[in-house]
Amino acid sequence: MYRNTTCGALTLSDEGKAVKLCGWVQRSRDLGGMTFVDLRDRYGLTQLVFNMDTDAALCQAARELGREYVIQVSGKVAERSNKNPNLPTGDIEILVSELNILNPSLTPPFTIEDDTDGGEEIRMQYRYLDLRRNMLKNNITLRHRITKAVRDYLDGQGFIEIETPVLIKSTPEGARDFVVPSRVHHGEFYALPQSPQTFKQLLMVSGFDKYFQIVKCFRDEDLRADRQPEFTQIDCEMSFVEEADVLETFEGMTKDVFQKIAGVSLQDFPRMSYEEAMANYGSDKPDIRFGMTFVNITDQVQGKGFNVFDQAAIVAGICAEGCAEYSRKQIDALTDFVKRPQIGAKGLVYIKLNPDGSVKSSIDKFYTADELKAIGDAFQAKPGDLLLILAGDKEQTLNALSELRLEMGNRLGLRKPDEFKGLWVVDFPLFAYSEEEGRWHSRHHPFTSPKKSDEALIDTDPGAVMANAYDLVINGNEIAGGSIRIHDRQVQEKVFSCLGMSEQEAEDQFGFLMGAFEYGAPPHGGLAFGLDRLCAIIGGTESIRDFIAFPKNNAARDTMLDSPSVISPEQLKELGIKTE
RNA sequence: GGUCCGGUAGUUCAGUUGGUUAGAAUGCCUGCCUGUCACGCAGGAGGUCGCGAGUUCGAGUCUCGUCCGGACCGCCA
Repeated sequence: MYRNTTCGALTLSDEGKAVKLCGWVQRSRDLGGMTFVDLRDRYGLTQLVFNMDTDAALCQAARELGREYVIQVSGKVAERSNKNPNLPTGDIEILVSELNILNPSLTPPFTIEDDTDGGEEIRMQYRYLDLRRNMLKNNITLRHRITKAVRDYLDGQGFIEIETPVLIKSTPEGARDFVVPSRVHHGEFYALPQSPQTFKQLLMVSGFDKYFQIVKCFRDEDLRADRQPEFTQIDCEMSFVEEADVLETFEGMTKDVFQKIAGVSLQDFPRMSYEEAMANYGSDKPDIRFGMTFVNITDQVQGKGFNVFDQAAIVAGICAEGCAEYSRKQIDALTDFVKRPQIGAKGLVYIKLNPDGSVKSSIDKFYTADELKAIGDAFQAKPGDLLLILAGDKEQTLNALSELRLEMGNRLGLRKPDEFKGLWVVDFPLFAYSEEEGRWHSRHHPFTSPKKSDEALIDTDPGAVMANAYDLVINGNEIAGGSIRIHDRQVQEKVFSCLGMSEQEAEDQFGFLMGAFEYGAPPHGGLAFGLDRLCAIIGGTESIRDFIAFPKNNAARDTMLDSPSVISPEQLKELGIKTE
């Protein structure tokens, strides 16, 4: 037996017990006559004591232990004369009688401490060492608890988890596929699933009316802090449901997980149309922890001789409460912020409503004080408030204003990390037009059903068709998205046709699905959660990499494995990719 | 495909206007130390300044290229 307890378990009530412990040497303190060693495992830290008077040879052996040595000790639990209140096991220590080095360790390239001295790069390269640190250990444990809570909840609701294939077929719609060459069929390729979408719909046709799967998905697109080429979805589908049924089920699941894992009671999630979200927040995933909603003042300000406003498709702004005191420097910083190439606004107009009732703005030349105050009234602003106004092309201006709103939310501390607000964004348009490709795209995916009343518009006015689609947004992050699906062959054909697919292409790509619709497909719908993002939100971090044991870097590389890598000419030949 | 930031000791960083032998902290090694818990004290070792060109009497510092890492835009049905 290697051990009979762990480094997090022992307290004063165990005093006198003979114990065997295993773990890693966190640190040792050699005081000459005696040596202390902090022993670490997954469960905590326990202090070991060695004394020259008791056993000189053993104490000498303890002195020679290096950081991260794996050791086994036998000894007796004793009360400390000097207790450490910062440690759960701080009241006791182990009087060691036997020390066994199970495996020595090289000096690690960075310290295995909460406040490590290692940077991102070196820690990624030695991810197995970084995972020993409390932060990552706790994050990975949190992820386990979240998936456990999800499985328990869905199981309790009658869902069953079903695995679907990983080697599937490439399709032109959507993100780029990762492909896998076939050895048996030279020149042919499998694709890794971007999601199990079509399989879960087929499972509905099969009668598994409540399905879920915690499943890896793959998209060969560029990465971000919140995007990995392989990521995990909580993929869910239900039969005989309408939109409201799906929202209710998964709002329940989300609340349950937050309650169990974080002890947070979420309020009911409001439902906001896509149109409303765009008009008031300039985003389809607004952070509703704070207000500062947009006010459109286009009609009010045009025709007064200010060219920037007169020529703009939209003039809109936000009201930053109590910010009239902002200095020139602070306003300049905000102007620089919106003028960054990624945001691309041409400039920023401000109106200060001073506490004494006077008004100061960057457009004093064009507007009288009364006109400026009237603009303030449109914002329902009070003396002491600051109005920040952008003008220009509609889409870009709303987007820039959205970024500015979030920036002001950050600056004013309105995006509180311990506050969580869920929101359903609903009534998305079914299609979006791509100028670049000159064709319509599915905004969600091509299996999303149109609103019943809009079906006829698919042929005549695709842009006006509304979808039975919905996103779950928490604190400005898209956490889940889904839709009520098409279960009728004719409707599905119309959608494919609108997307520019010929009948033949549609049949080749998705004939299996449309065929299944003809054998009694039930009405169905569902959604998929981004598990990595959900973990990051509950864990209170921006980067999902902190919740993935072995993530890829932002160039899609694994720096520890050094993958992707070249493969041998023999392998290539066998796969029929290179013949010489 | 694009924009921005970074690369100097094992690690995290500093390095002035281009100018003598490139510094600090921490880690590591050695010695001393019997109640430490970021132990303390004394000493020591440790550098291809990412790589390659160029400018210059002289480059860690300036220019160009390149590689690597990070953030973002495009992209992500």
